[in-house]
Amino acid sequence: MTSPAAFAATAALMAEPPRAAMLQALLSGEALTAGELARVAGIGAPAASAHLARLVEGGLVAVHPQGRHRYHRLASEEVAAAIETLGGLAADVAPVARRWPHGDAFRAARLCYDHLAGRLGVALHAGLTGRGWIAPAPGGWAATPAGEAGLAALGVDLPAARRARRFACDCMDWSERRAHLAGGLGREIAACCLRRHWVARLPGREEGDSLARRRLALTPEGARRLGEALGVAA
Amino acid sequence: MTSPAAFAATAALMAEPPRAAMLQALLSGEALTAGELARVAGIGAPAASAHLARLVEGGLVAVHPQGRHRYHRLASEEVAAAIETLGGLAADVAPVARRWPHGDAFRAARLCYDHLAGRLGVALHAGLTGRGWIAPAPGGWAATPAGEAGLAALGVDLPAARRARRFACDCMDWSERRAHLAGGLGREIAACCLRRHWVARLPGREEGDSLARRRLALTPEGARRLGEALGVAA
DNA sequence: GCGGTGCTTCGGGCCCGTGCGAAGGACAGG
DNA sequence: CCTGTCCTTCGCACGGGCCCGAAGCACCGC
Repeated sequence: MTSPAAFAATAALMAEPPRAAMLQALLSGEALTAGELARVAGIGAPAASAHLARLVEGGLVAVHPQGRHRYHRLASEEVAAAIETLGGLAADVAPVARRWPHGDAFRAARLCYDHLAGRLGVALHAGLTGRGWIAPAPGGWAATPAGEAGLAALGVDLPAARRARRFACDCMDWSERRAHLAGGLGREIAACCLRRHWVARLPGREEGDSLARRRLALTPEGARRLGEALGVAA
Repeated sequence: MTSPAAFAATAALMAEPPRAAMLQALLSGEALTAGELARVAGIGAPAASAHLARLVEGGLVAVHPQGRHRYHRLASEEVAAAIETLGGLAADVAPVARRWPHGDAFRAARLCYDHLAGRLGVALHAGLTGRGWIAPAPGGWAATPAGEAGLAALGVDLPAARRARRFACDCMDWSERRAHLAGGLGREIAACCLRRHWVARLPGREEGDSLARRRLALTPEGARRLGEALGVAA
């Protein structure tokens, strides 16, 4: 926990509609250019540049210059978790009319930064813990021998997962009020599911819809494989 | 999830140091008067009144007038969870010098609004799920028959837990990066532990220390009982 | 090289929100 | 009642933050 001043400073970074729109767009896990983010936020390039500078300065966003583009991503999964949680709270307290129309499709399966969320993400978490594939460890979770074997058989890149700053930890799922899996393992499981077409990105309603790119759907093949391995129901 | 505008509006409620200090103080679960909160925030009564009005209007704080005092509490456990998560993020990104000096004692056991958090809260969550006392259910967790028996034997008031808006759901523990238990059950377990002196409130370093009242310690008796029943280690 | 594009920095105007002091209700106790 | 306390509303001034237009860099492709 921090001093009220530091807490307020971090909250202030999310407290302006343009910055909020940018952060929500970055929750898709994609790296977006300053120009794209300016368009998402509905402001001019100078204003967007200033906002992004503050987000980077505040440690919420990381920037990767590439030629004449500057790609921006969320700085960490902690940032993504905080945005998700705050978004869920805002959905609770906000008048109904101001809610996003994504509702149910969004609750079923979506990306949360770089890992799976929604009912699918929660079911995966329950399957991994219920079958003893992961076990409590300081600072999060560790893979058990059974888990290493099972995950490798699914095609999950465990060495890559281990290279992450954190192997596996929880992340609050705002729509289910339950934890789903984040960390290196969460990222590699999501990557594996996308690579093997067990989940597919849903085509988003275009333009200004900063959340559309996060929507996912479980494919029949994915339902079969994940159901067999981890008891995940469609 | 919500529109960027609603998201930003909620974040803005936390984005001023006085309001942040008030919210952090309310995270102890206590109901505080407007005057006490003004002192915590270090501002005058008029300013505090205006801030509290906005927090109430925004749905983050609930007010209970009693005589000439007005008692304020956090409006819900979702609010507490969002504050905790954001506080953890701020601790990550803030320069070390600005961190609160609570450190380790705070990580071992503390209150999060009305339920147990820290290593103790996470261990309880692991024990409840690991022994099959709670099982996944839509929107959170439900008690299994074994769990009902075990919890009743410990002295947890299950009927009271059921009367809550949500029986049991996860809440992110920022220090452990794992879920602990919130909802009616989380509240009643904490109440039971305090009532039976299995955990004790630690005397806080006084004054201006809005977090001190949240610190807890597991008593020897508590370590024995919770260890036997749920495998919670001291 | 030279234009075109992407992004940033500078300058200036504007609005919102904050803070205090003073005054005005509401409540408890003598 | 009338006093003291708690809290709120009002009025006003200050300051920080946001936004845009114009200009200045940096980089790619021809």
